[in-house]
Parts: sequence; C-alpha cells; structure tokens
Amino acid sequence: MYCGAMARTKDPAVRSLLLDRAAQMLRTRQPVTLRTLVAGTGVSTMAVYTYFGGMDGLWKALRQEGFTRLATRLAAVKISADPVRDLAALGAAYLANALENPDLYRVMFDAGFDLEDAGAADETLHRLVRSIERAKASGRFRDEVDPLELATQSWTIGHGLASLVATGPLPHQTLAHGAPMLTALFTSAGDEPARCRQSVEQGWGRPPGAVADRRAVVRGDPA
Amino acid sequence: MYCGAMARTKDPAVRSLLLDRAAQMLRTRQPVTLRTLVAGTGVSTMAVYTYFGGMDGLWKALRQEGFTRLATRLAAVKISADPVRDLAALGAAYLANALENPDLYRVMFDAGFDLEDAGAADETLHRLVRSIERAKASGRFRDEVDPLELATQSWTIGHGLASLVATGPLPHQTLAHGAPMLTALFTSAGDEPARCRQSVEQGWGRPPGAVADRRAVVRGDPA
DNA sequence: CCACAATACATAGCAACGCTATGCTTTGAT
DNA sequence: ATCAAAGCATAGCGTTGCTATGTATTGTGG
Repeated sequence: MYCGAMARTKDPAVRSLLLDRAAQMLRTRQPVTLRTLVAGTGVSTMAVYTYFGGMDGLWKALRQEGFTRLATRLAAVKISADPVRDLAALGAAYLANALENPDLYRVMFDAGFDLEDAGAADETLHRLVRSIERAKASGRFRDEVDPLELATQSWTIGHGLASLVATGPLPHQTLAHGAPMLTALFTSAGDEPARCRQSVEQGWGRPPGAVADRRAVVRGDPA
Repeated sequence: MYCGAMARTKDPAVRSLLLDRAAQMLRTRQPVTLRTLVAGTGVSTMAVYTYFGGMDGLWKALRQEGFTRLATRLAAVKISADPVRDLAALGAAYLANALENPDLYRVMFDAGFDLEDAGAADETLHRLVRSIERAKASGRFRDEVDPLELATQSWTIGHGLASLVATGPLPHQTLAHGAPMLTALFTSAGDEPARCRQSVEQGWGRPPGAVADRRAVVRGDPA
C-alpha cells in the first residue's frame, strides 16, 4: 500500500495576515465580510476556507486572538508583595484591554464564547484565583473564602463594567466605579477596609481609560 | 388650498404580530431574517418597511420591547418597608427577566442599545435610585452615598452576571453570587453587615433561575 | 530522478440576504 | 363622488457566505 503524499504547505503568514486585517477592520469599524476581507490582500476568498473553514471559523479565531491579547496584557501585570493590590491591577488591566479593543472584546463574548483552545480563558481566570490564594495565605482574606467563587465575582464586576461601557450605555468615566466596587467585594472577603481601599486604589491606578467622554449617561444625547 | 388627504391607516395589530413573531423566533433560536419573519403571516416583506423602516428598525423595536418587558417585571416588585430588601428584589427581578428571555436580553445590549424612547431604560435605573434614596432616608446608607452612583454599581453587578450567564461562559448556578455581591456593595454603602445580608437574602430569594445546569464552568464541556 | 497524489488556491456560480422600485388597492377628507 | 395619499404585494438589484470546478504546486515513494 502507499502512504499519502504531501503537497503545498499552508503558509502561516497568510493566516495571520487575514487575522490582523480582520482585527484592524474591526477597529476601524469597516464591515468585515468575506470579500472585503480578502480585497487587496492578493489572496482569494478560498483562503478563508482553507485556513478557517469559513467565516464562522474566522470569528472563532478572532475570539481566540482576543483572549490571547488579554492573557498577554494580564501577564504584563507585575506581581507585588500586596496581593490585593495585584487583584485590582489585574482588574484594571482587564478593563484597559477591553477598552483598547472594544470591538474585539465584543466579538469575544457574543456567540457564546466557544473556543478551540480554552487555555487562554482558563489562564485568565486562574491568574485571579492565584492572587486570591496569596491574599488568603497572607491573612488578608478569610479562610472560608472560596478562591474560584471570589475570582468569578471579581470577573463579573470587570465584565459588567467593560460590557456596559464598551457597548454604549455607560460613559467611560464610569470605569472609576471599579475601585470602590472591588474594595467592597474584597472587604466582604475579610480584608480590613482602610487597608483594602489603599491597596485597591494603588492597583487600580488612574481609571484605565481616563479620557474625556463622548456619551451622556443613560438617556444618551442624540448625537 | 387643500390639506393632504388621508389614506389607509396602519394596523397596529400587524406591528405587534411581527414583533411577537420575531421575539418567538428569537426564543426558539430560528434565524430572524426579513423573509423568514414574514413567511406564513400573510403579510409581505414590505410590511417590515412600512412599520419599522427596515430590519434595523425591527431590531430597535425589539430592544424597546425588551426594555418594556423589563420595566413591567420590575414594576411587579412590591415595595416593602425594607429598602435594602427591595434593592435585592429588583436585582433578582432583573436577572430573572434576563434569563427568561436570554436572546431578547442579548439583543437589548448589542448595537449600543440605541432606543427611540429611552424612557423605559431610564425608569429602570431610576427605580433603583429611588430605593437607594429610601435606604438613605431610613439611615441604612451613609449620607455621602450618591444614589445614582450606587444604582449604577448595582446595575453593573446585575448586568455582569446576566451577561456572563446568558451568553454562555458561566453556569446558571453562578446567579447565586448575586446575593453576596450585593451584600458587599450595600455594606460598603454603610449598611450594617448582618442586617444587610438578611435583607438581601430575603429580597434575592431563591436564585432567579435555580435550575439544574447544562454547562461546565469555564472550560466548557465540548457538548 | 521523476511521476504521482494530495494539498493550496483562483474562478465562477448558487441560494439567501436586506433593500428599493413599481404598480395595484384601499381609504378618508373634500 | 373624487382623488391624492398611504398600505402593501411583486419583482428585481447588489451583496452576502459558501461550494463546485479547474489549475498550480510540492513532498515523497518507486
């Protein structure tokens, strides 16, 4: 019998070319369609199918890319001696990432967030879990605190904020609420209030996207 | 001179027929397209244009409908003598509504949530504000508490939870986190911890969608 | 060394999408 | 009763994602 023979090898450069272009089109708010995506790249529409199996696959890969960027961003947060500060810093990094690429962030969470490789998403949450465990070890949080539960709650706050700001309803300045909310949460986990606030504000820093805003609160000026 | 002559009047029944059908198709996860929407209704595709000005208008009306349902749901929450309990009850109602119509909820928040009539959305937030003011008046919250800020923070928690559960990543049981999170927030606003927990748990009741779950935590079983 | 089989990719065409142009029908004010 | 304006059905346009087909390319077995 004969073994199969190999043929042309897929060029990974084409894959990232399409992915980058899609991300950039998303950023500049151009509609990302099969034809507009490949237009000007020299490759044909079929490339999308050989590399991603279709547009759905492209979106999935784009979500993956979003989580990879997020993971990179969180990995850049330097771990300090103060685990509560670190938690706030991770939250701030999460929000900063979401607001630097709001469209990519939106893509990450619609379609039910199914990924090929959930490693990046897992790592994201696990990083929080580890900081919470350190906070417990240093006596800042109570022993009964379940790290995964508290991590999920922190994530909920971060995502709620990111989602409401990135999709429209709330103005950017609302991001400042992150600090008091995290302080409330961590205090309820056992941290001493004054010290907690100090740690959180230190880790949170200036609100992630502290810029002048363009949108009114809820009623939304009909701009 | 002559005034313009009137003609056939728009039939509001057709409008709600289309709206209801769209909501039902959303619920049963059938794709809502111009043609599938009008198929079987007897009306033609043009009806969508006369009543909504196009598919965009239909989605906008659908968002409106979502906010109306939410407002109705919140209005059904009975105000008690305990404003903190009421706040938790409003949060629970918010989540219950989001999880009864998850697809409608998703529609409400993508596309930047632009509405013709923001009254319903405003009313939603204002209901929280009023309860917070009552909590301040009865001495449960500190005087320095800004009702709108605290309302926004409560909303952020509710939306974060609803969004993460409705769009996939978190299992339904996560909704139970709502109570401790709100307790943490309201305690930080000045409420006495033990009493706060009692009030919140009373208002929150059984977690809104307390049912067996179908999805694993984050890694998501590849079902 | 070379022929072959498997893969990459361009081209063209398909069904379905949202939308608009057109004309018929209905209606209410004059 | 009349007639302009509005509702609405039909048909067709451009674009969407996708697939079928043909061509070019390349690693490997004989």
